[in-house]
Amino acid sequence: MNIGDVAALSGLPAKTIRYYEDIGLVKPLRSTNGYRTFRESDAHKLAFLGRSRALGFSIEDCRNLLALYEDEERASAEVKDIAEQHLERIDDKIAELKKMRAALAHLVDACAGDHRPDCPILADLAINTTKHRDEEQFENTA
Amino acid sequence: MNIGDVAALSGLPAKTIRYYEDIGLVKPLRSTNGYRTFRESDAHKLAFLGRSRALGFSIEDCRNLLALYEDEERASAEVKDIAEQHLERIDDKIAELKKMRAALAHLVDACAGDHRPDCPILADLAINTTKHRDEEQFENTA
DNA sequence: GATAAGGCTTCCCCTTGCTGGAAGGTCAAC
DNA sequence: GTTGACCTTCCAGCAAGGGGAAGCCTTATC
Repeated sequence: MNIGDVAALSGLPAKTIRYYEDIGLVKPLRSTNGYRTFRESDAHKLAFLGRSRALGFSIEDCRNLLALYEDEERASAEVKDIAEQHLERIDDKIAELKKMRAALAHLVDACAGDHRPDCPILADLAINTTKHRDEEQFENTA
Repeated sequence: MNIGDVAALSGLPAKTIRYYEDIGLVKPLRSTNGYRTFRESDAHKLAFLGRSRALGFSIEDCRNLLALYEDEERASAEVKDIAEQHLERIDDKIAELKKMRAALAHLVDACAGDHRPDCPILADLAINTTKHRDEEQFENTA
């Protein structure tokens, strides 16, 4: 099948599929007119990649997972290891976002959000900065 | 002061500060030897930017926040609006990561992680392809 | 004065994972 | 024979900088 067919099947944009070929994740055949020709196995791989990416795995993780997927002799421990590391990265990211969220939510709550200029959000972002004290300062040339 | 000094003060790498000048966030002077010369106000802006970025605001958000910060006539509502939109994006991201996390944790738990090749993680990643191929299974597993 | 260390400059490429567009070849239909 | 939908390649670019080269500038020490 052509790239449009496999794009529809896998749910991936054609551009993405070409990119995946570029970086060696899939290796479709070529027909005489130069068009890529995808086998069933290619379609499976692409769907596999789509699912892996949807779980947030990096391209390199996907490459490794795909290799394990195709290796009938793999040890499930190898797969689990990749997944656990990814899980950890996700947890780190969630923790970081939650910290941001907490700080930001606090500021948003404190801000009146009206026509007046007083704003605790800006005040917090400006902590340690002496406001506009330097406006009249002469140039400190080196 | 030179870029190294303001880098130490603001906690931002010199590279980042040059980049911020490139995109017009700060406009340091130049001394005769070609070195950038930062005023107090530049240092304040950079610290402001560092804190805004630490809260996850995009560069464009930062640009707008900085403009509001310098505008004595601003309405706090404008600031709050930017912050609230950002809060929403953070929440979306957290929700997405949590969904990933849940799916992944479930798979990791199900995987023995031993020397055997049987792996529920790979099985799941391959599910859409196999489903499409042989089993037209009902995926309505609640 | 010479030299070495460190700071500063610009320049361009690299990253991640694609996405868009231009310029053009191919194919099926009318 | 001419649309129009596909397909091809290559080039550019996004966020938000990071790395490192090649080359000035400054300061300290001998």
